[in-house]
Amino acid sequence: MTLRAVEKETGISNAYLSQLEHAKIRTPAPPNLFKLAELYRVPYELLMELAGYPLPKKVRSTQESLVQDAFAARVGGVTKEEEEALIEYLQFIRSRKRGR
Amino acid sequence: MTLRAVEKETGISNAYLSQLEHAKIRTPAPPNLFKLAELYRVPYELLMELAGYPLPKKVRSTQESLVQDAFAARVGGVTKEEEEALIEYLQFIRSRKRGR
DNA sequence: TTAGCATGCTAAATATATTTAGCGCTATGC
DNA sequence: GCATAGCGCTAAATATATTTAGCATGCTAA
Repeated sequence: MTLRAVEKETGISNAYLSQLEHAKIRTPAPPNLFKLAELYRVPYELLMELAGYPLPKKVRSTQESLVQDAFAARVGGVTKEEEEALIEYLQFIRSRKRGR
Repeated sequence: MTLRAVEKETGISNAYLSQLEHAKIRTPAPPNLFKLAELYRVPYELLMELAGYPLPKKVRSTQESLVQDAFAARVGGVTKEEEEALIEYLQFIRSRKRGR
């Protein structure tokens, strides 16, 4: 999605989104994290945790498990083998990007 | 507790706490809400909700039930009769304060 | 009575998130 | 080829949370 498309969906300015992508912003406000979480179908709690906000005890868990949850929510359960393959493919994609 | 005592416990400046008490601050940052929630033994989620932050679905509930939880967490379960008595006593305290 | 100290408070300074305005680039249609 | 529109990006402006500094009041001890 283009920055302006995300802007239209979330109401967050494209300038802000660009700074977000370049880590110019340390702790985005929770409402922004919420909108982006919904748009990208990533758990809101994960973004809150990554931003460094305290989480209610009821949803607290390790960051790893949250990342797994995020992944699982998008692609469903994954076997070890599938995971290996996915990582390999990821590396492929990245190397291709660098190589050009 | 005095403002400076809370400052010592939470690390939040007394000036800020004073402004908080007078509603000069609309949305305190989550870390501050967390520290105050712990100090006063009030559910962090309640403060987040009252501040207008989105809550993870897992802890979302009506504001009333959160208030009840907060109360229950401090005094334990309460019968109808006890509740009546408590409300009456609350009114007594308030009237006494006004009357002086 | 007065000195000292803790208290609540506020104005100003600071930090940082977020928006506005606008630049340079690329692609696409005429 | 050239105009146009959309793109990512950044500097500056704005908003607002938070801290610093310090003032005025009231209480307590000598």
